[in-house]
Amino acid sequence: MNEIVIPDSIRCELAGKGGITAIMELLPDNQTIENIVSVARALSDPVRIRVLFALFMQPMCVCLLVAMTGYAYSKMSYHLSVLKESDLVCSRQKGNYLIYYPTDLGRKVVEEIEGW
Amino acid sequence: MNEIVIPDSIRCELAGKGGITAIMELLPDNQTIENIVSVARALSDPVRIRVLFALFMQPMCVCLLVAMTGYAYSKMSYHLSVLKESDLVCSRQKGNYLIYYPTDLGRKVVEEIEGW
DNA sequence: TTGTGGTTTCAAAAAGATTTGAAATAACTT
DNA sequence: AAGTTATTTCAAATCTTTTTGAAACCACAA
Repeated sequence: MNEIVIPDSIRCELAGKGGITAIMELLPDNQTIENIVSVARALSDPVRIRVLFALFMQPMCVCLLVAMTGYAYSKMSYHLSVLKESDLVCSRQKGNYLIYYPTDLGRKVVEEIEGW
Repeated sequence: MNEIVIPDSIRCELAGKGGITAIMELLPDNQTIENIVSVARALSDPVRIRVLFALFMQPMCVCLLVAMTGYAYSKMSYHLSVLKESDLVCSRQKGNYLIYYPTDLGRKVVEEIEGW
């Protein structure tokens, strides 16, 4: 792989870093990449961003989220499941209600993405 | 909106924070949400995560990225355009080559998502 | 100016995500 | 047990993103 033609400046810099092989070895492993992608996917919808920020401020049952946003229950439930599968939120039962709240990761992520 | 039935604990906590209206007013505005979503979408594909991390370690021309990953040029080009549109990478021309490298935002994001 | 190599653009096909409303669950109340 | 309320699940329809290969574009060299 080192015999391809590229600009000298890059060939130099690359050599100083151990070549393309060294770069490839330093890339995150597949499991790490899948985790990042799963969280990023969960964040890539405005509905879910709003829900995540709202839960960050205040744990809520689904009916409150539904009242707040005007979305159908099934829609809200779908988006909550996406957030849950990527470990950004979790839920506890309170009588008849399911109360959703952010995980530690969810809180960390909310604080980070505010600065994007 | 305050006459819906929710668990007492939540009604209390919520009242202490100014009610649902106060929460809604503290949500990020639409522009901020669109920015977050755009960056998150760019991060929500394993190809682009690998490319972003590689460029973080070393600016590269497209041909090097293609050699490194084994993807077709058109595919790489598509993914680079997604990263570029969300302002995570940019490029400069070097003779015949286009050299891609992360923006400030791109570098910041790489450092953050390593911890996800 | 013609050719060559690096890169992007395009359109069609394939794959994946979201929305919808209806039906199913699950926990409580009577 | 039967009814009520909160929530999830399901399947179909719709919408968006990704992949593919071919063609176009652009900078440089002969």
